Amino acid sequence: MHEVLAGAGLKRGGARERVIDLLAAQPCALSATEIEDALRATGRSPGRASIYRVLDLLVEHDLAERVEVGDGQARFERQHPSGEHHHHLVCEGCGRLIAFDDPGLERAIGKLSDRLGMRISGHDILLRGACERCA
Amino acid sequence: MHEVLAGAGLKRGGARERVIDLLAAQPCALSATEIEDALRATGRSPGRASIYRVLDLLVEHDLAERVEVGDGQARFERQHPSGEHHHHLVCEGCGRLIAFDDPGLERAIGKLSDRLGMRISGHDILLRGACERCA
DNA sequence: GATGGTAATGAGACTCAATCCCATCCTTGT
DNA sequence: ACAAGGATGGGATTGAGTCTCATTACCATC
Repeated sequence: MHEVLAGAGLKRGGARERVIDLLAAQPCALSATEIEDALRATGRSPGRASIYRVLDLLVEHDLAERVEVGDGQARFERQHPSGEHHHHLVCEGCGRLIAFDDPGLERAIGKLSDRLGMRISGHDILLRGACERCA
Repeated sequence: MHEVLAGAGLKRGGARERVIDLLAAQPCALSATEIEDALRATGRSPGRASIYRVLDLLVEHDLAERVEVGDGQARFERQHPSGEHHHHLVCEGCGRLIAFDDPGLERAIGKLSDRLGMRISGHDILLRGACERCA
């Protein structure tokens, strides 16, 4: 990830480094606050402003994806370079986020895009339900 | 809409009356703040707390739908009694919300629900793109 | 039409994620 | 090593949404 940013003419910096490394090691999306807490626990949390700056930067360069669950705070997740993306299911019982992908859904959106005759540049899909633990 | 709430054993009240009437007259989703401003312009805005209470109540009774566009504020839209629901496309140019529905998409989600083997109780879909004006 | 139990309302304090500002520090090309 | 400009951090600020609680309005009942 660092290389992509360097290629865009950006300088390195400790805050960016730490946020990126943390995000790269996560199995699932983290909120800015969770990132701040996790980094504070290591002893060196960047300023809040830097965290948000880094996250915006990553989203801009398609290195991370913003996931909004409707609880009033944005979560961020590493975006895999392969380009394939996935969506999330929020468990209404425990709040857990579960990732999934579905070609059928993507196909349906492709067709829909044609039908509407509008250029669609992206889509967010969020399912609500019960995870196996809570069902 | 009033009848449904009355049937649920709720009493009437001026605040509810005004929020419901405003929402029923809207072509598109409004945020709580927009509702407050619009009502204040008429000279009698309910308290903020009442507005949020009424909106929650409407959503609970399926009389309104919460739409989140990712700008950090929820919007609310009258839900038609027929039960059919629609989704939204946000224009990245002007921010306009455009409603659409698509059976293919609903079908894809139904199949997906089967494949995942989880009970899915709802879904939010948001497309991003350019509206005809902005394209 | 008066009464009382209960829901509805409103004002404002409060929470908390996110943004803004700006002085200072650090990276990088030369 | 140096300077220019991007990166950083702390702290103040914003703004949507929540909470509390005293007061008011609704309505079934008498």
